[in-house]
Amino acid sequence: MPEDRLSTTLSALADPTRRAILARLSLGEASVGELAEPFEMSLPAVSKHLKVLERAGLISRGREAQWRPCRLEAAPLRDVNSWLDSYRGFWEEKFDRLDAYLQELQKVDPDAETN
Amino acid sequence: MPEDRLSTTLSALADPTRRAILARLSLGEASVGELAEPFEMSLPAVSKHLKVLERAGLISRGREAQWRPCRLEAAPLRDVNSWLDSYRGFWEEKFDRLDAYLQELQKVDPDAETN
DNA sequence: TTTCTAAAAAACCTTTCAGTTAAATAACCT
DNA sequence: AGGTTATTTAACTGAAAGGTTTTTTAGAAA
Repeated sequence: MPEDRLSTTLSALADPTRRAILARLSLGEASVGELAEPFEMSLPAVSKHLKVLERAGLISRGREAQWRPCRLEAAPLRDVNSWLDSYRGFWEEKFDRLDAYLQELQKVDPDAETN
Repeated sequence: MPEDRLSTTLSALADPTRRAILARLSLGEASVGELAEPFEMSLPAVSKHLKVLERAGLISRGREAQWRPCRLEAAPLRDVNSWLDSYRGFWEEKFDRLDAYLQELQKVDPDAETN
């Protein structure tokens, strides 16, 4: 199973704990212990989540004494965005149709739904 | 386990088969059989993938005789985009830094890497 | 050297996931 | 009714995910 990069990235992102970790890292580097602190799970569990994020390239790690500071990496997020971009037209069009529909409703019956 | 919506959406997207199905649907409605055709897996397997996409709200299904046409739904993709948006600044900044660095390299040694 | 702290690895368990084949539904077509 | 077509459901399997506790590793500090 040669799992493709985008799948690896998306499945890494499909976990609230991991997304919370990324959110924390968007504020700056942090050690494993610091990252684990807000969660009720064990430290090894957090360590595993970090490994998943690292395999996906979403974070990288340094070495500083006995700490291994983590930092957010931009590339995979940019890749998700590029993939998503090909659907942007689609959802914008949907939005436009909805908008037009609502405008049409107003024209036909200006007082409807105006509570 | 009250799985949150974004996690459900992302894990639905974290599969190449399911993304291929969405790509096909971005071209227009299709039946289960039509969607299954390009894949080497069994029809029930595709049916399961569709169920995952449906649970995530990424597709919806109609009824037309013995066919159940699927169509792409925009909302969850828009939601992923919104979430991603909060990181956009981050990766753009990274890109800018890289760009600045490359410009700096050129200034210092205009002939370097110009093969 | 011993001891403390930060983190990772190992071993294990339970649940979920992605696929299979075989059987059941449902709607159409004689 | 009986048969064909489209799709879902059921029952099963193997592998991966996400957690646990216990054991190692690695460096700092004594």
